[in-house]
Amino acid sequence: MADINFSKGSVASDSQEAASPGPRAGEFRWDIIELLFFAYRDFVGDADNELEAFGFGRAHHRVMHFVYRYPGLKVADLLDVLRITKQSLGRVLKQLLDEGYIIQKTGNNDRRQRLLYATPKGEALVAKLAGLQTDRITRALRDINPEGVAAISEFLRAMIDRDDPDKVLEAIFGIGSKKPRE
Amino acid sequence: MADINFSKGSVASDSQEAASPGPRAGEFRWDIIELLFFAYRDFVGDADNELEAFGFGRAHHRVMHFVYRYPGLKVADLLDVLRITKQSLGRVLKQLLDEGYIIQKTGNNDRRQRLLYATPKGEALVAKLAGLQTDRITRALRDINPEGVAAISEFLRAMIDRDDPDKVLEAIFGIGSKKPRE
DNA sequence: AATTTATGTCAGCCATGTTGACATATCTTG
DNA sequence: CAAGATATGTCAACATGGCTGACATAAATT
Repeated sequence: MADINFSKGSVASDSQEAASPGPRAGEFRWDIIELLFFAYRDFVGDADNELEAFGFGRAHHRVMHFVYRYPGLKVADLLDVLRITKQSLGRVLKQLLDEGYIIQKTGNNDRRQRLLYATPKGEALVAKLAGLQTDRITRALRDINPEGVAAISEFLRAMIDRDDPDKVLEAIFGIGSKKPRE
Repeated sequence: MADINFSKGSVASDSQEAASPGPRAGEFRWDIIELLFFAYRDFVGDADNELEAFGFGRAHHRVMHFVYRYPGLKVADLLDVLRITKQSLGRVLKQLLDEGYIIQKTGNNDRRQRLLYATPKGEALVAKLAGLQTDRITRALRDINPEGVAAISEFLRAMIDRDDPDKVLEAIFGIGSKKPRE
């Protein structure tokens, strides 16, 4: 039979309860925690498979995606969004530039800036990957009514940290505030 | 001003439309795609911060989580769930065993098997991390009604590949089928 | 003119994934 | 029982994509 024991109803995590500042016994959202794990795993898996054919990895996808979606994004913005170091970004960005998926344009106001744009080649890649992911999402939403879809969107938004949002998040959340320095 | 150009309504990805087998112009779920990215980033970020204090990484968390949740999980099951190689698993599993977060018991029926169990120390770690993530989830669900929560759960389930589910997914989806060989 | 900012780059380290080869113990089967 | 299959562990090498630290350049700001 199953050698998995599911009887974890009343969690036995009383052992070191002293160091447990948050939740009381038993009310963990194991369901959502695990669903998020598997859903995200398969969601990004769609793109991962395709990317192999291009010799790219997830890092390239993330860069391409946001450059395509927010044309003219500055390098600094991209660093905020991806939350990686410029050295890490530099590595993949260089490849995408060299291979003609992205082009840089010098900023008009500030000529130190390198504004990033997807080339047609880059757009095609993003569209292909977004197509796969959209297919999965569309399938998953098929039997869910508009109120349900709204709840899903609301939930995902509420899962995101709102303190110190980057430019892309400001766009997504439509934050008009956030001192427009520059 | 904003140097992000949002005018991506009518996507200009017509360039290499020949190689676009999937979706027609314009109907990508950019909203959900990006919300999933940011939501998951911040969701796992909770755990990542805590893990540093233990000298562990995400890989350790994933192993601990599933071992705790499904006591007596076999190594082979874990490999199915995590979809990594046994060498990768071996590295983190060895540390967790050495440091007393997990113990192994020899299988009763099959003495080749190593059944995995979280020790109290391991349970405490999992509980701490799950507490953080549960807090975030609870916050995000706060203003959503039961129908909405059901839709969210349904959506996440539908995002997961159902072909060839591993033991944990069988548990989650309550699949009674799947020939119980062994 | 001096300083700060935006970007790029070199060098090396770490975590975590991969493949391939092989060892051991144990179960299953002819 | 002997042979083969299975479950696990381990060694070695390599790839990806994070990281830190140091430093260079050009352009903006003060």
